[in-house]
Amino acid sequence: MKQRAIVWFRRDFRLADNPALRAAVDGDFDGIIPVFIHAPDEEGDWAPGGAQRVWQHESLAALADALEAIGSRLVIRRGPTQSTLDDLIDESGAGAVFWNRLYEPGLVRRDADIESHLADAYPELDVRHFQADLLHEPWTVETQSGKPYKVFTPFWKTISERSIRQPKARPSQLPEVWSRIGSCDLDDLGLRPAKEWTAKILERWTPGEDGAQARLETFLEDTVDNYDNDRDRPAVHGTSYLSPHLHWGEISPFQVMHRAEEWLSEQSGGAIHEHIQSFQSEIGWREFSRHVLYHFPETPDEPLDARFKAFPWEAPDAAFDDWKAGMTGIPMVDAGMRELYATGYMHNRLRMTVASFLTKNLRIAWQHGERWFWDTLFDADLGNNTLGWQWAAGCGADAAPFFRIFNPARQGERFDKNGEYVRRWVPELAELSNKHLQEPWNAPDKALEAAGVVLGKTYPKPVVDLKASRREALEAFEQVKN
DNA sequence: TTTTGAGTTGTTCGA
DNA sequence: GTCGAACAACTCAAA
Repeated sequence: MKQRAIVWFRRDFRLADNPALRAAVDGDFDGIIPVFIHAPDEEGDWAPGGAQRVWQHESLAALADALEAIGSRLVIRRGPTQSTLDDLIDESGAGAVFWNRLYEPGLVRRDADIESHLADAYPELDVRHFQADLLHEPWTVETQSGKPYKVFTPFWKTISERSIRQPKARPSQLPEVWSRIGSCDLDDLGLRPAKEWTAKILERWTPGEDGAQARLETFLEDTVDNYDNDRDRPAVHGTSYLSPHLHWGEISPFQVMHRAEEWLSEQSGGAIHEHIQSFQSEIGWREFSRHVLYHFPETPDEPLDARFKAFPWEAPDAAFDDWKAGMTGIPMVDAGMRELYATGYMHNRLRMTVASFLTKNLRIAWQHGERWFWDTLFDADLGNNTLGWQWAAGCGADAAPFFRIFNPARQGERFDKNGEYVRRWVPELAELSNKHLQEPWNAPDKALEAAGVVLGKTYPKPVVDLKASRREALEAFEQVKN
């Protein structure tokens, strides 16, 4: 007798290149039940933050639409996951449960518990899970001495030499879901707060599988040919903007890598090859972040370099609030922080700049910044966020040497030459000339007056002296060096 | 086991 | 204005 299969969607909100779904389709079941189970508390301290949830809502809605378009239906339930799966199995008489693997420490534990529970409770059940979110799973990559990699370059070199599978076909039709299998309403999950900024945030983005595919095509057609240069310029749309799509699994790294290769093979000319390679290595960083997180599961909370546990951090104070609000009086920092709060996104160049400023100039522990990013970024991702903050603080894998302290004004001069980005997000300085825009505290009174700027009134004075705080950070690092 | 080369993204200073 | 060196050693990964 044919049986039904449950496909448990978790963070793989796509129909194409979805191995769990593909296995159900190929398995000749007479029913396939796609289900999403809402159980954020099972992710512990690192349940999706506010901005992530907005995206999650939209992405689930897109997935539900896509399933309906091919004859199926997304079943939405509330957790706990274990009992919910039990209920679904009992209600449907399912003989199989399939899902795609994830690699965050909390989810690895949770999924292992579920798997062993299902094996105990339903000995006949066909339980399978698949590789879908990573090109190379963390336990398949190790150094010659059998240890996890801590340096990106050799890690990427090793996995780049391996082949990756072809993306799996998108099902063109799915069996109808038995009407007796009930679902709750997506709106009842409370993922999308009824706030004005939700709509504003979503202006620039199209969550969902179709949006992800379109984004990749736009990037390849319009942007990648100057990726190496433009990706560092925050005023320019020089990056792929794929991060939230990848985070929610609306597109897989297999699809991205193959499409990039395919696109490259259609081009002529030499330089484009370099740009594509740079782009692909960013996918490599995504792999690396999960590799490090999997092998060092404490790193969202603890520095990988244990010496930094003794670092003399300052307690988060009023300056921390200024940082969050984009009111530090340092134009580049404020521009980045305001972009983040207004749009749920921040250009990578600014992520580094504001992280360096928080950890080195304000000397506030990276965990505080990490938590703020977690709640405000659309694309907040435990692996990337952890790696990024520890890198900036100098305590993580492949971390910047501690003396590499960004000067936000220099960053502005280098990467926002015309001040376009700063003027966009810090309009109260818009009338200042480029010469003074990045360091208004050094501008002559005359220039400030002409631009209508009154420091301390229309725009804050700097919360910290860049030069002195840089020196103090270097001294503080001396203390933990050995 | 020992050695060797190298390590995402910077800034400042002085010639 | 441009350029190279100094900034500090340490750890990683492979030979």
